[in-house]
Amino acid sequence: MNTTTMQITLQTIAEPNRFNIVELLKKGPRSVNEIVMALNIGQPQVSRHLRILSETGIVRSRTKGQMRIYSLEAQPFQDLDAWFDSFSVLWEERLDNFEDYMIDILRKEDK
Amino acid sequence: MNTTTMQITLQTIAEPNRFNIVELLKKGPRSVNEIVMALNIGQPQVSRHLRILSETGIVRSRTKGQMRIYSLEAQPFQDLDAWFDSFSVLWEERLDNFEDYMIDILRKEDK
DNA sequence: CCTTAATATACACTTAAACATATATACGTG
DNA sequence: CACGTATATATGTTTAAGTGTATATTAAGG
Repeated sequence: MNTTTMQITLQTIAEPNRFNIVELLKKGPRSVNEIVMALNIGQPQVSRHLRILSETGIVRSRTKGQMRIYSLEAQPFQDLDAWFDSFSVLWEERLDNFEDYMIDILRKEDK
Repeated sequence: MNTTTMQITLQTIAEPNRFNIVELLKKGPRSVNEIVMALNIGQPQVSRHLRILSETGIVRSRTKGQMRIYSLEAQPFQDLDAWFDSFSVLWEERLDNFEDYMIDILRKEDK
């Protein structure tokens, strides 16, 4: 759950096509061909994106005959889920952060 | 909460320096100079990243004299938090997705 | 084995985006 | 209004990453 790993995960799934692959795989495992047909890019591109997703541990693949079935791994999403949870202070806190900041600035100016 | 907007938010905060800015601002509002000193990049770069963060609605700025104080907006993070919550099926579900998929495949082969 | 289907890799090309540097703007203060 | 501080913008350059096309690999079936 270190931030470097999370940052890499973030960068990886931020790419539009990989984002779409992730959204598709959320519904369940899919073969490469199924992914190709769902997206609007070529097969080599899909394979390449799957490799990147695989190398960062976001997906895994299992072999079923001549097909490879890709599915999402839980861990990276669990980490990101936890990270985004930590931002809940933004909408849960009553007091205005900006005011806090101003008070702090003024205090420093005083001395 | 449409996925296109979220995708843009994702892409925006995935960039390493902007990721760092976001992590810093999570602690509270900061002036541009404070951000420059916290990060290891030049002032023009910080201003540029802040502009991008601003244009995508991730931060807002308020003017305090000659300084501009940047702070995080809640909405984009709320959206992403909700999105990542939706992945909890990955670690909450008992049954193995792969097995499901296989059963489905076999069913199709039957007919 | 030979062929086909499914998937992966190699490579040249293009482009988006970050960076460094220089310069502009805006505001406060004497 | 002149000067310093804080921040923003403009521009040329570099580089990372996606794309398209061609080709390689792997497995199944006759």
